[in-house]
Amino acid sequence: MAQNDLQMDDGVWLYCNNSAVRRAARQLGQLYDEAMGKTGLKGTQFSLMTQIVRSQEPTVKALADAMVMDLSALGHTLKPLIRDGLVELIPDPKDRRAKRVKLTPEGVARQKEMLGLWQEAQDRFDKSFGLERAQELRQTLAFLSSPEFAESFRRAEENDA
Amino acid sequence: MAQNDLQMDDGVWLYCNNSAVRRAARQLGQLYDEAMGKTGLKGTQFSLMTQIVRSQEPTVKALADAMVMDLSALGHTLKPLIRDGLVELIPDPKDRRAKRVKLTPEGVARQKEMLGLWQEAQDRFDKSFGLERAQELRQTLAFLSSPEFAESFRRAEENDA
DNA sequence: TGATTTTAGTGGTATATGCCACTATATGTG
DNA sequence: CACATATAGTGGCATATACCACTAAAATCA
Repeated sequence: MAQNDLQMDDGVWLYCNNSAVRRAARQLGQLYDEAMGKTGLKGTQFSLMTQIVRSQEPTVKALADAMVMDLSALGHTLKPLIRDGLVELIPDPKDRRAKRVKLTPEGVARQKEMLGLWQEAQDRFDKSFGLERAQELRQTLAFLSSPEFAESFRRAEENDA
Repeated sequence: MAQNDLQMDDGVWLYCNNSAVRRAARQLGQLYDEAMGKTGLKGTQFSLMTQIVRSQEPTVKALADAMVMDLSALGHTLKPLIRDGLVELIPDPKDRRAKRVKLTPEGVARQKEMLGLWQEAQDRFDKSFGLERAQELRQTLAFLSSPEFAESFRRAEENDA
């Protein structure tokens, strides 16, 4: 019976993995943005800047791969940050097609400033959700984000019956 | 040591729950959109239309709540579907502020058409990820999407130390 | 080396999504 | 009933994100 109810009691259709992830993403987005609030930057921007810091001056392409994001989507997403002087693109001398993404000093400062706020949000998440469960969840989500999973999904036979 | 590595081996920063969910959402979005491809509609639109079908002519507000989506965001998201004649808004006679969301006959047809494609994607997901794991995951994500979790997150004390 | 193919970015266009300001309508209060 | 407040939607603006077409530059191959 449990597998049959495509409709849940509260009337929300919970059966689609894609939809479920997006709903959760919307909620977390609001929660984390709230936590970042005063800084004028969004949670997504913090994550992006943090990934930039951790990668050693990645190319736009490498950064897009790390973020599991479309190359051109990343380009668009970077624009506001570049406009506001937090990020800069530096042509790679070895490969003149490529550009390296880097935080400006201002960007570094802002990222550090946000780190504390992020940590608070993270702590509240762990407290509400459970630390171990959170670690497990992130691992699961990382798997869903991996090229291996995408590969596996695309290869999967549709031989239902 | 495990708690200390904010940077993973492959250089992707995996510590942020928010970022992890979004990465997964991007990947699943691509996978499900791919599956919907030929229909000209996105996975998000399918999910939205399906939720509309399952709710009994919900108001825009009720639908927004079900989708864990901002009211105005939902309004924007509905526009292309209304423009293309798949969805219509019908003023509620009892409460003249409210509007009821409904699929047009064309919308119903398209939703049914997509249902098969969605099921294939769903099956491939289950096969790649594991059926039980998938059910568990959806439950977890539903919890993260719940007002209870949001409440709990917002209330959580930031007394780290 | 010259032609072909692949890779990196950019710009256009479209959907997804949020916040804020504003309008209309309903609700509650004195 | 008149006024204050709360609720439902809309429209503007901004970011998030994708696909496609196009340019430039590197890599491959004949």
